[in-house]
Amino acid sequence: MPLSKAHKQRSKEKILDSANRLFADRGFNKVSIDQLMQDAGMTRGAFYAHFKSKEDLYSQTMISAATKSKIMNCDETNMAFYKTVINEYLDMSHVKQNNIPCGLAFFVTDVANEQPEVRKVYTQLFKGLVQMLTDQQSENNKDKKNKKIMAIAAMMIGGVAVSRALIDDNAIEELLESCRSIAGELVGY
Amino acid sequence: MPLSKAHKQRSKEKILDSANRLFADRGFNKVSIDQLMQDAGMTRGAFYAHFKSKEDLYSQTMISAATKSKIMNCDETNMAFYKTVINEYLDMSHVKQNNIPCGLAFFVTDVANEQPEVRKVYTQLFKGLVQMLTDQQSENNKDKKNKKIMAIAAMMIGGVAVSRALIDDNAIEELLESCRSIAGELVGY
DNA sequence: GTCTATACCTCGATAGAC
DNA sequence: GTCTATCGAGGTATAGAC
Repeated sequence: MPLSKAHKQRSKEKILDSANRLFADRGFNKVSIDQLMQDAGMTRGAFYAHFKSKEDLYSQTMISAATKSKIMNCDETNMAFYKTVINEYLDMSHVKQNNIPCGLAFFVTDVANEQPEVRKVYTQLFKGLVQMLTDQQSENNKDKKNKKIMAIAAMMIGGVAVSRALIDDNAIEELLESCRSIAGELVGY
Repeated sequence: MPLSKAHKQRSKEKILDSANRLFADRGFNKVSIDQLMQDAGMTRGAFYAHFKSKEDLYSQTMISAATKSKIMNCDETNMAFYKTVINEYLDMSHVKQNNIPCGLAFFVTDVANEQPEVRKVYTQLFKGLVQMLTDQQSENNKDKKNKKIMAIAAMMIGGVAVSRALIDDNAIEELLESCRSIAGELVGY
């Protein structure tokens, strides 16, 4: 038996991973705590040893996903950075995936209908994405470029979110390709 | 007492209007049929005289909203059309409004988590928006412009959807202004 | 920390009176 | 068409044993 503190942390990670997958697949409101804990290999009562409420879980799940996401850990720079981020984000495999997807796109409406605490977290994560995109830009004409960055962020999130609502795979591919193409053009490659 | 057919139609319209407002405010899953019918001035039992299930209501609500929306009834042409649509859509009053907003933005995640029938309706409405934007473009270089149109649609929907999740009004204004500015640039005014 | 058991509530949907 | 009454299912959260 490991130290109880490490044990607890591992249990919590398992819950968060399950939450990410199930929330991405069904949305916040269609996953019960019972289903979540079964998926994580525990029972319902244990949930409250880690989270004070389901709403608390929403916040922590989004934070956990953001720190693990591929896009937040891209180690390229300049144009290669933009190219990689844009192409991997606006991709069918991201849309269809429910493992650790981008919560900004997958949970956008769910968050809008939640309490301020959850929306604060979303706001922080969105600002983090914008900051990350901003960091790679060159120095000249920053004001104009900041507008482009924000518009690209909206396009990326919107492109993925809409794709997930569409039922026609051809339409999804066309939408994603359009967003990739125009986003690349805006960023200048 | 009016003809029962007209009476029924008026009741249904009231239910659909309430549904639009409440769904926009709270999301599909946080509005019960009981609350909906109370808002519409009827009781729960009457619901099933108009809709075969709650899922059926989702579809009909989105269709009803689309036909009534300002954006779908814009009677301007060419650049004036784009200017009006982009500026009115990507506006704080649209984000904060919950009267008859654009379901493509307000319900995007809710729809993604619903059954195929609802997603089919969403897909049709999205294609309708794209078609409407396409109709106003000039003839030359259509292929490139189609990509722009789809990217703009994603940016508009994403911009509004993300804005609704953010809790910081300054950030929302900055995001909306960025999207308006870049969308206008893409469309060429 | 995790388990079982349970309190208490709200949901979607149906049945039958008017 | 709309009402009231009610069913069965499933929700969050808590209490207490281990």
